[in-house]
Amino acid sequence: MNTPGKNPKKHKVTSRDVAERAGVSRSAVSRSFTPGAYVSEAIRKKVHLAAKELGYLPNALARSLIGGESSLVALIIGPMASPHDALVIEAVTCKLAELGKRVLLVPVPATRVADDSLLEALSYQVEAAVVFAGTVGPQAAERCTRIGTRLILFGRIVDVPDTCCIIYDNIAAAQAAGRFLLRCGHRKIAYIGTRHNAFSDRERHAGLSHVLGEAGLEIHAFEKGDYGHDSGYQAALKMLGSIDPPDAIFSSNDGMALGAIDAARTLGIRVPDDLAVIGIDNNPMGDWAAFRLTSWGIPVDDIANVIADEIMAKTVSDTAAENDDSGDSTPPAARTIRLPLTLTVRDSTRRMTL
Amino acid sequence: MNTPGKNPKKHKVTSRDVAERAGVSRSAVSRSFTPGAYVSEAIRKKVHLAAKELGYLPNALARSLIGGESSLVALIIGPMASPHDALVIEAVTCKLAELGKRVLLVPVPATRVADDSLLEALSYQVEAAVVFAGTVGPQAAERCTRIGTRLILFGRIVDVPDTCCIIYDNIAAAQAAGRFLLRCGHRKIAYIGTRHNAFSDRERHAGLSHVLGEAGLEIHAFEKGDYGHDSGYQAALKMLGSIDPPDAIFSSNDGMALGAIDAARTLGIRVPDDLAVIGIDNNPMGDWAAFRLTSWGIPVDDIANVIADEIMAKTVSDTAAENDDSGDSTPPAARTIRLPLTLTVRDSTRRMTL
DNA sequence: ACTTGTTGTGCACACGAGTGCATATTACAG
DNA sequence: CTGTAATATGCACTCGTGTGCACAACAAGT
Repeated sequence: MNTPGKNPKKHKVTSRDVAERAGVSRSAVSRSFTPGAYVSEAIRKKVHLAAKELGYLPNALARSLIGGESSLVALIIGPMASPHDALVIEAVTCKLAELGKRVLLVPVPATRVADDSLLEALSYQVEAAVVFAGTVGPQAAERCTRIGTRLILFGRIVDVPDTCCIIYDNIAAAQAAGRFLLRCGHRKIAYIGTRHNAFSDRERHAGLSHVLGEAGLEIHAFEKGDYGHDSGYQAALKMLGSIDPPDAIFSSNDGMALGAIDAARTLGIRVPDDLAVIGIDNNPMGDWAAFRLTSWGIPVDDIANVIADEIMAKTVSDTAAENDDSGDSTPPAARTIRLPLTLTVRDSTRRMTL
Repeated sequence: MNTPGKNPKKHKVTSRDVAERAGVSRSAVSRSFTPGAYVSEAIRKKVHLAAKELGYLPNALARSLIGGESSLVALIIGPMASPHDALVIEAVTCKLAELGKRVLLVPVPATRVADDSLLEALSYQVEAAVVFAGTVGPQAAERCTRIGTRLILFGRIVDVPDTCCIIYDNIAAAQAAGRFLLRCGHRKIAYIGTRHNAFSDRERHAGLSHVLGEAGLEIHAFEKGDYGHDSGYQAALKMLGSIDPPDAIFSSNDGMALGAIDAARTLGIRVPDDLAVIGIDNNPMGDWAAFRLTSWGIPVDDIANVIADEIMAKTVSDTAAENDDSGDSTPPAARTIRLPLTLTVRDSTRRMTL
């Protein structure tokens, strides 16, 4: 109707188009879409009508250019994210969506160094970045701090100011798992860790080792996997096929624990009678009839909430810092949040012998 | 060194800062970071040095504002994405990263209507959107077309020009699955579908029904789930507990098929002797020792490649359309790509009786 | 030495939207 | 009817970057 001859094929409709159609200035259009702005109800209605007719959609990129608020949060994920990671990512994404944030998904390449991925995210002006995979160097982390982008590490540690590290309370969980297995009567307790030399993994290993040491024992066998089912399967096959097989396996995550159960199944070893298995994550799969895995974990929604709180806290401290310009009142130090894990006992461990 | 008194705390370093530091104009900086641009090697080096010292990172948002290329691709995902979807999303993300694209992850709310999520993505100037969950209305789809954003639907159909629908070859797979089960000697073949009335599901139901009809049979039992393990478990429990239980179950996806196997396990029903189970997706979990699920599927990398090809094809046709302005030479119609599935026979079905 | 040509650099505008400030418009009181 | 206040609107600048165009600098040719 407006320009009948010229078919508006590829032309993106901008606020200028809406202004023209509504017979007002571009400013009025902008104000009509800004909640607290100064516009008469009449114009606002006219503008909204015109916008609807033209199919106008504000350009979020341009908006964030001026306002400085991109509403973007980067999630740095690994190419081999475990099924549990997928659940956490999903939960975080939904939570952030509720809070009006958008998620930029950035994979870390096979090099397992997240620094480049992080910079890539930074170029998109993300307000925060959550690292689920790969290692991040101090200089890259510090860069985030300087720009004011909140950096959150999940399951790994970097000691840089204004960085938040969220990890499971690995030591406590590993110790408790060890004591639990000891109370069940096990003495030959094996551990399946990861070959990526991850921080969490070292803590879990140390925790288990410590508790066994108190009982005059040590870790009976030690294999490394890659968090996947198959690697747990292979590790357990190797252990169980040895001359002196373990009678309990503590696995660094559920995926490998399920693999261990499957390995026992393949070898005809009964779980939990001949072999106990404990995992970490409390993945839904552990509840399946085929496994009934005893596991330490925390609901993914709780994890998502903690992460989301940390992201939003950043925004708050940002505005707070704008309000009081009293220098560096509280230099936000590196903070470590340890998530407490609870034990869900199922059928992959036998009842405690009192 | 430049402004010693003023600590550059929150100040984001822009191309202007780099220009000042290197003693050149801002244009020179921009050109130094543009591959084909017209700069002397001397200046380029000076600029890159200054940029490195200052930690300059080009603002991708501002860049896409002028260039029109945001390099963003939206993935619209459901809150209850199946583990298989997670694998596909991961594969697509990695593939797109290789191709220089960034992924915006947008969840569809519980309403299961993806239109709003789609618009949200559109406001971020995404070059393409891939819908994995929820329904998308024709008007929202057409809107994508008008802006020039490629819309790709996975596992669902919308008949709008310039839209690409990628679906499994459900009918062929369901028919082949039916014939396979018949040849194995089964006559009481049940189907577990989904209660979301999904397009794929209807095709699978129809395909199975057709083949059984040819043999003078019909679907022995029909239950609906939500793609999750537990819903398959419940559905199978109900079927297997009935007066006339099925001797084979064809499930609309692997997750529910695994649930069915677990249900049989709980009831003490032997698989495959007393019950055959076939799934769709050929999820890695199906290969685990606990299940050994026979399943129809296609490698996730193949899926990712098809999706990525479709996205990149859009970019090509875009530039092509710029080259020849000969009107609407080839109006890109709605296209449907049917991915062929292949059967992986494992131990959840018995050997064919010749 | 003057012209012609080549190469590199900077000015100024563009993208799309938000917002301070000045002004046009209206309402109201005196 | 006039002066003042209050309210609504538009102009013009801003964000950070890419790029066409004009021009400067310099090399080479006659």
